[in-house]
Amino acid sequence: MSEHNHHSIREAIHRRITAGEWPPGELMPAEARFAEEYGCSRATVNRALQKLADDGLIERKRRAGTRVRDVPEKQARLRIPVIRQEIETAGGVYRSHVILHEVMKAPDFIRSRLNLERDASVLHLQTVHLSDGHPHAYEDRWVNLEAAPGILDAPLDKISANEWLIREVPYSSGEVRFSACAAGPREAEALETAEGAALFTIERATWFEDRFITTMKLFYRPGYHMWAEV
Amino acid sequence: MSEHNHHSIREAIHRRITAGEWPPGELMPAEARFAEEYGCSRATVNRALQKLADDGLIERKRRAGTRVRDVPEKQARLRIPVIRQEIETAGGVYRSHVILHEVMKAPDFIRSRLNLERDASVLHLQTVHLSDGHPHAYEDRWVNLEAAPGILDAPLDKISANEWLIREVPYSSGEVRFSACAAGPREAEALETAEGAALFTIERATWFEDRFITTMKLFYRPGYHMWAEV
DNA sequence: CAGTGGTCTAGACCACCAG
DNA sequence: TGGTGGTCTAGACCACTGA
Repeated sequence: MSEHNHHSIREAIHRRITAGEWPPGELMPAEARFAEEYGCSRATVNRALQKLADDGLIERKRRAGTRVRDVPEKQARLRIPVIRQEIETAGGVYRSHVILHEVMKAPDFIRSRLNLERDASVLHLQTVHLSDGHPHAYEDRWVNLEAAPGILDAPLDKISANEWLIREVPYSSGEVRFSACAAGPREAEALETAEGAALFTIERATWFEDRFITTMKLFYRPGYHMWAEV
Repeated sequence: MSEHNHHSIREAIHRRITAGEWPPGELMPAEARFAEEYGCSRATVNRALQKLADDGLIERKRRAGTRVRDVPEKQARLRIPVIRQEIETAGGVYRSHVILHEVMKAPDFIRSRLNLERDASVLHLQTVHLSDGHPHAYEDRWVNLEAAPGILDAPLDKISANEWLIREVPYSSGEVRFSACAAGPREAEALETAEGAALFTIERATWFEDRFITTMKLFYRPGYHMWAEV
């Protein structure tokens, strides 16, 4: 057995890339070549190179070979928090307060965003998430009642809509948007901050096989930040 | 040959998870069992399950087997943009304007952040990034001159410090922080917006094997957002 | 057309750790 | 201590695509 595993080979090649052995755009050796050089099988080299490609350092194409990217595509893997966990991990006591719970015909802008038919019913929810009694985030959510009718019977005073949906409704994919916005009157009141304060916001939409489930906008208290390693 | 590849097997198992076949925390079948069921080799199943674990849907432990996570760890893979590319991809013409370029002894808060010795020299840079002549983002950057002395000779009017550093200085890791903040006088002037406007900000620090290279804070014009699939 | 990466297989050994 | 996942190997076939 060689002393090289796919980890060490990946690291070795990574070092050679950062050391500039292959300038950006230049062809790198083929997998078989590396396998020979490191005394391992081609599959092991393949695994190492696939990870480097996945991390955005190199580009690989059949027949065309492997090249170092001109500008490495920096990526961060963000863990999107479940608010209750986030608060409890930080040592706080979580509580939430539902300030609006209304079943209604979907307004147009939600109809188009959730791809709903005319006269579709939705649940409109507004919730304040509290840490040790202080506002942590304010959530404005719309739920497609066709996709998740059971939510009307959910004990939303005990479990947040987010957690209930994660548990009860299968989802397949979603999208997320991060931005900053100034607090409007409602956000300011809910978060006990001044109107116009700069709030970090997360918008999310999730669906299951072409059927939209829910869309949500979360306004965090001033000073909040998300962190990730790169 | 079976018609199953690791993609289709991953999707199949993913569907069975979302359908609730194995409640959270419950033991899933072993790799060998899946291999038998899908008529493929264990290695193929392994690859599918590793991806699901990587995506945060399941947890795997030797001997202990594979289990569905209680709350799936939602993750988003964010592509951190190189500003020039971001602007050009959107069809704009990129230009940048260096408004401060100063070599100085590192102030204390930077010394501690970059882990520098006393009397270390740093380069302080402030840059406005323009799209079609309009301010897109404002950057405040500190560079450790021990780690990247060559930057003093770099044509920073032609290539941004970020791109120069990516090209010329090997890095190994970094961290990134997303937040919202209110525009101060400098940010407001640079971005041609009002003081107090809500700005989306990205802070980054990068280093190479325990040696800090640079730290930077980027303030985006109001209305900017980052997007990702989940 | 030929050489690349993408993938699968069957078999093997090992590290880990719950029972 | 036995069963699990983690990993490697040697060989094979295929899809793609540049020359």
